[in-house]
Amino acid sequence: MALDRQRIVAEAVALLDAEGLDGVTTRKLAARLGVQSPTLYWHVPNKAALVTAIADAILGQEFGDLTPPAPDQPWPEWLSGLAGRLRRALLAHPDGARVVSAAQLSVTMSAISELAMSSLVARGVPLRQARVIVLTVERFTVGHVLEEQAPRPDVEALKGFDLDAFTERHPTSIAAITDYFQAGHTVDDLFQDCLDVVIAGAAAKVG
Amino acid sequence: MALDRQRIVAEAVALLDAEGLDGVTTRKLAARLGVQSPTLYWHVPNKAALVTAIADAILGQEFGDLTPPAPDQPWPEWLSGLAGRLRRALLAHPDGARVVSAAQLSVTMSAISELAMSSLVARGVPLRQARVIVLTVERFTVGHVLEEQAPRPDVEALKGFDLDAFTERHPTSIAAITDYFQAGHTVDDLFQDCLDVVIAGAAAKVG
DNA sequence: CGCCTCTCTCTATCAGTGATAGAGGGAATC
DNA sequence: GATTCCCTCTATCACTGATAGAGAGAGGCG
Repeated sequence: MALDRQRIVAEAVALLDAEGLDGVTTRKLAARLGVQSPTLYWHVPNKAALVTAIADAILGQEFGDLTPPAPDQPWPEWLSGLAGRLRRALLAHPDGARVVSAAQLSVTMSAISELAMSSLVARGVPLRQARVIVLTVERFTVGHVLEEQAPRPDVEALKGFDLDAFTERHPTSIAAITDYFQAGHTVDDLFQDCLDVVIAGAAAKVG
Repeated sequence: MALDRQRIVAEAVALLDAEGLDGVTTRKLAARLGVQSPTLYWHVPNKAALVTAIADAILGQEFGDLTPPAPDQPWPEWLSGLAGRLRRALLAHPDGARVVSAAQLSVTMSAISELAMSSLVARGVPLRQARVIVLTVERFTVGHVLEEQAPRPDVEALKGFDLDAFTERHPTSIAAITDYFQAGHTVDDLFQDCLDVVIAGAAAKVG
């Protein structure tokens, strides 16, 4: 099978899935493709470009079809769904949020922003507000998933960790977490609850 | 001068300021401290712990004094100020947002969350909502500054970049950016505008 | 005093990283 | 048949985080 940029990126995503972002090295990637690592540099200028390409591939999987809101759908609802899909895209691969946040000028991300801003403008939202709202939603979503995908602290770091002392110092945080999950809520609910705050703010600012 | 953890971290922050996160290597750091690199490993278990310590130092510089809202200050206003200070802390050093987002369990960040949640609860905000609101504000802020500090795409990546084609494909985005800055607004204004959306949503959800 | 232990720093080294220089094979073109 | 261009190779570079293990020096203690 011929080696080309597309096959490299596809295999890079597979490697990301298998080993996470830190496992995506030029050597491992080359080995999977049955090739020596310098060969990759003929197709891809450097690793940063590879990461950007991976980010685009990840986003492309979820946003292959970019559709504006249906005529009868309110924009806050549509925008909320868009953010949900963005989160799903990021969660679909290990370190997805890190990959996308490390990407330099992802064309797919740009397309998402453009569609979102123009859709809001088409609904009568002033241009400036449309931009502010879309950026807010996007950056919140990436920030949120980044935290969701943060690695559990390793055992070394937990060695000197005193849970009782932490609970004593952070009673409200601990109570809030306990309360939230005891009520049967999931991490998906938490994202949705946070997103609802942002969307409510957007609707309030416009309306 | 004796070498101890505190001095290592202080010098690591100085190195971060000089060369960015990618420039913070154990060898460069050791050289600055007049020591060989393995020596650092007697004081710090590994690099991840070092990064976490740097994050705490960065946050500690801005949040040395953690004060709850004044009795007459509405919580949305106070929370907005807190987010502004968080942003200032992150912007005060190159890659500040990357450092903090890479940190594993920063005690300063935990303290900020605890203070914020408990302050909201003290104002009558239900525990569950207080957590949702604080997490939303924090994650938005980190996500936002992460984007603000993203490196300008290198020349290599811009070689095949066609600005005209981009403008054609993303008319709304380009118009929005042009419009925003032509109106005399700055990146600080943009953050504040976005933050206002989040805070407005928080106030709306509670009120 | 002599010894010993504990703290800290050292040298030497490992496996692995992104990246470049430059040789060369093989197919297409002149 | 010669040449050119595309693509992959070998060899190597400078550098990374990390570990093993030697040893210097200070302090306590018989």
